Amino acid sequence: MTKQDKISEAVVRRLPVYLRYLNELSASDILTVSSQELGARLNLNPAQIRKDLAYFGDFGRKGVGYNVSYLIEKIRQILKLDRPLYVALVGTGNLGRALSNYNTYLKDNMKIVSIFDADPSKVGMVINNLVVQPVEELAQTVKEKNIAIGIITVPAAAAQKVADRFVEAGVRGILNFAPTVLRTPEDVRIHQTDFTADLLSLAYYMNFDSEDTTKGTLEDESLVD
Amino acid sequence: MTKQDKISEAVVRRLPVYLRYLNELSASDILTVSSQELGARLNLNPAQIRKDLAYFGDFGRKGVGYNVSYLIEKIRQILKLDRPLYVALVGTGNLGRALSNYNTYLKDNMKIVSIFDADPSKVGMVINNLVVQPVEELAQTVKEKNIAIGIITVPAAAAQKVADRFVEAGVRGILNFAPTVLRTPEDVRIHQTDFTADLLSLAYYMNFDSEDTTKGTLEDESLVD
DNA sequence: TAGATTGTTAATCGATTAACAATC
DNA sequence: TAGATTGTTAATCGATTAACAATC
Repeated sequence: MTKQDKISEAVVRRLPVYLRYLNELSASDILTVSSQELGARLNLNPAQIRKDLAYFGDFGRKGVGYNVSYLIEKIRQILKLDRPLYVALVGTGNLGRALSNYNTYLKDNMKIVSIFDADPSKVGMVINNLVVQPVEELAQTVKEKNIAIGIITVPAAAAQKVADRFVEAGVRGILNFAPTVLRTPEDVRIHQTDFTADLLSLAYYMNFDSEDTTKGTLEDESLVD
Repeated sequence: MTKQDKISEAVVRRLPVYLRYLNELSASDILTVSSQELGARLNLNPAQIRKDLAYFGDFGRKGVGYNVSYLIEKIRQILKLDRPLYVALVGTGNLGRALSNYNTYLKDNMKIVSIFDADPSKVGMVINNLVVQPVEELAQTVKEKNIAIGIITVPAAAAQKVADRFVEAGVRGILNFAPTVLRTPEDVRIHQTDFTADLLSLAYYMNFDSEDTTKGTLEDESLVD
């Protein structure tokens, strides 16, 4: 009973989280899992998990739960990870190198197949078995290698230009790590990994004992279970 | 007219984005900006921006807009970035090193003051003027240096243990880059930077032209038990 | 069977957007 | 003043949660 209405972004964002934990369960030879158990581990409401999955099909068995490996297979199909997906990365700083080595995507058929940098002194370097190419070659390589996704790990000031190159080259999605809001046509999907914002917004929730009430005694009390 | 009700997470998450762009405007000597202009640049609804800001005070002037430097000052106060905030980082892989060098926080009074690693061969290394310490020293250092926030850039398998150490040491917030859902007490705030999920969920939106209509019908049949 | 758990509808909760009086 | 834009209320939209019949 697949209902391909409009699946909300929030739902799609949770699917990889489910997938990741299901893979762990599978590695531990656990065959079946209930929405209750998934929710407990992932801090999610079990009803939400059932509803999320039900958008895509009847994957569970009443009274039993979900078959782990079957659900893995299904989520991989839904996310379109059951077929090769080629990725290009621009920016060979520490972050770019970190991502190049992240092999998580590999087992999901997602593969970084090209790395670029604007800095001539970086071109020719080998990272993760890939020779760094000049960014000028981006468009041609994207087309040749049928690259669908671009990752941007360049400084904020350079990010929009790189995004423009990706769009021009025909990429369908961009994962942007640069701390800036990119402007792109509607049909190119942008996911922003904004850890600067994550970190700064964390500060908001830090209540400093010293200025709130008396002094630091609060903390000692509230810490213990 | 500050109303300190309950500010939603979504609102708090947008404040650093505003701040970032306001800083850019300030650097370009732009003195005033309207919610209209902000929204156009940041892909947000102007009404939303006005509402977000109005939670914290009357920062704008009718008919004029917002004074850029005044708004910067106010947002920094709201986010509690107007005072020093000390951060510790665990994990000296490429990602950890990338973050150590990210100096964005510095100008916001946020400062990484200690770096740890569980691997003895990494201990003693100097990264960004900081000597890498053994993770066993975490609790003591956190207390000594009054560290409020922990950043985790270790492999997923090791992340929970590090989180436990941070919690035990009295940290108030954690930014977790490891692709796993951490379990912590309610009073410790967790922000998850989940770029694996960002990337995998991006795949969902890639519609492959070649299979769009007729070919894909297989999938609908192969569903139930 | 009896107990467990799904899939789904209805109820609730929360966040975004539209609209406009106030006013600079 | 006339035009512009805020702050805020009301309307809309969307997402989460509760509840339960169906059924394994």
